[in-house]
Amino acid sequence: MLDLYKEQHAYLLALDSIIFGFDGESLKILLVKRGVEEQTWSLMGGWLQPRESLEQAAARILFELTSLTDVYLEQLYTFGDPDRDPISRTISVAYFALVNVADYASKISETYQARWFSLYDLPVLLFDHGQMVDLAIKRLRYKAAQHPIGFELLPEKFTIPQLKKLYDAIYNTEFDKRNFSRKILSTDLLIKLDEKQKGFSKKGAYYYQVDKAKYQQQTDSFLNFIPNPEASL
Amino acid sequence: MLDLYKEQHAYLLALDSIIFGFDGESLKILLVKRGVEEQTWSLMGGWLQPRESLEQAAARILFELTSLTDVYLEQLYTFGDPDRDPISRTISVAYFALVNVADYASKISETYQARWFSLYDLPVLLFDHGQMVDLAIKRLRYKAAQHPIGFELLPEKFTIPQLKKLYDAIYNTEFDKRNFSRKILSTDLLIKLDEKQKGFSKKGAYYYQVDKAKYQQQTDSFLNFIPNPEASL
DNA sequence: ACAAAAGTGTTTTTACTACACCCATGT
DNA sequence: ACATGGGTGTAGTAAAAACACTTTTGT
Repeated sequence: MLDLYKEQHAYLLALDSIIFGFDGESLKILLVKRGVEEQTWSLMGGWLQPRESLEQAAARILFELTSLTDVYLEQLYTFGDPDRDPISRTISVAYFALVNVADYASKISETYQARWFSLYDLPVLLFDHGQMVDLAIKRLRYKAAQHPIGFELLPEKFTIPQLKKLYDAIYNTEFDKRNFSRKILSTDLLIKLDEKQKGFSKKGAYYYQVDKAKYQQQTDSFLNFIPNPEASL
Repeated sequence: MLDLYKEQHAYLLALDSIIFGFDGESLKILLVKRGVEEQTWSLMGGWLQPRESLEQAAARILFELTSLTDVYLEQLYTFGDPDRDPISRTISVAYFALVNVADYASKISETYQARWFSLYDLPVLLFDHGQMVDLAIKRLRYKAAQHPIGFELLPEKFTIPQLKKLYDAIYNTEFDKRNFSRKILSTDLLIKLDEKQKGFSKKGAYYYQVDKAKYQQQTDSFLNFIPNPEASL
């Protein structure tokens, strides 16, 4: 190794994930009680292993807790204040994840004490995890506004009223159902099924599912998206 | 230190900055030839020191090259693929910076071989720095679309036509000057000065400056949507 | 028959786009 | 007096917001 590299300090590298879930009524975050401070709630986290990419590590750690794969995961921000972790200097790359609470429920690991918390009733969190959560909420709002990312939080089949409730929860507001459904359907990303939801309302709402191909395409093109500049300057 | 921490691997932590500048005509990126591979152009970068925050480190490294302080700096993304740096595994936190080329010119460090490159004529870059640049351009476009961030790239006093040229350069397009100035002025962030620019055009364009107080306020509220937590910490 | 939620259409308001002429000044 | 870039206004169009009634079905 070159000298240039040899003299440098090395740092512990952690990954912490803000795991969002939606239970049909409100937005939740999954927190755990872990090793260091058994008293304090914290984000699910773990250490980077030598041959992993950051994203692989975040996915692995999420899997350890939830046994879920193919979860929506996005890098949020990297936190590195010298004293953020009082035990040892650690750089933490925060990710946020969107999971479907129903999928999760069956698979939760018993190794961890984990619980869903409402966004509006969060406990005090370890280290700077509170900041991470605040930032994740902002990012989720930001992202969901431009992009139909919300599907990630719902089951495969869902109804428009369910989707509206999710968006209501994300933005802590109440959308007009007529405008909402017009807008969502205008993306042309939803496929209407013949089946109706039973049990919840008398009339029953039609189920929809995401057109995966189109959704994938939109996700990709979103990454290249150059906002029509005149429109949003 | 707790055992839990002791067994963990540690990693080298680098910071790399995409430094944008505007010379009145086109958008540029500042690149250097540095240590490891003297042949290859790369982003300006350096190592995290033990008592620095990430942002402090990025600012310090930027200062080493440009002698500029109070530069707009925003964390972009963290790159950590196991083989991104073939010499030794290194995690790199990328920042992007907006500097005013005129300020810079006088202060450039001779320690580095540095040169401004047009966005449309970039050389092959070291490691994954090309990816970092691509992402930075997207972020800049994205951000500038919603937010008058462009001011950061101009001198204190600037004219509307100058600002339009900057936005033309960012989006590689040509805005309609009537719509552009209406939109910019509607933000109510610009203060018109009595002075006119001389020498460039016959009529001369009025100088404007940013209303710092309002700009600060807007920046703060804008950060409710954008990944730049430092401001909200 | 009625309660509860689902579904749909129209009007108003607002924001964006496109476009053309006069102005001030240096040569 | 003319050439160069600076500055402004208006009409047409498209998107967003506001708003209320009818439909379905389980009880």
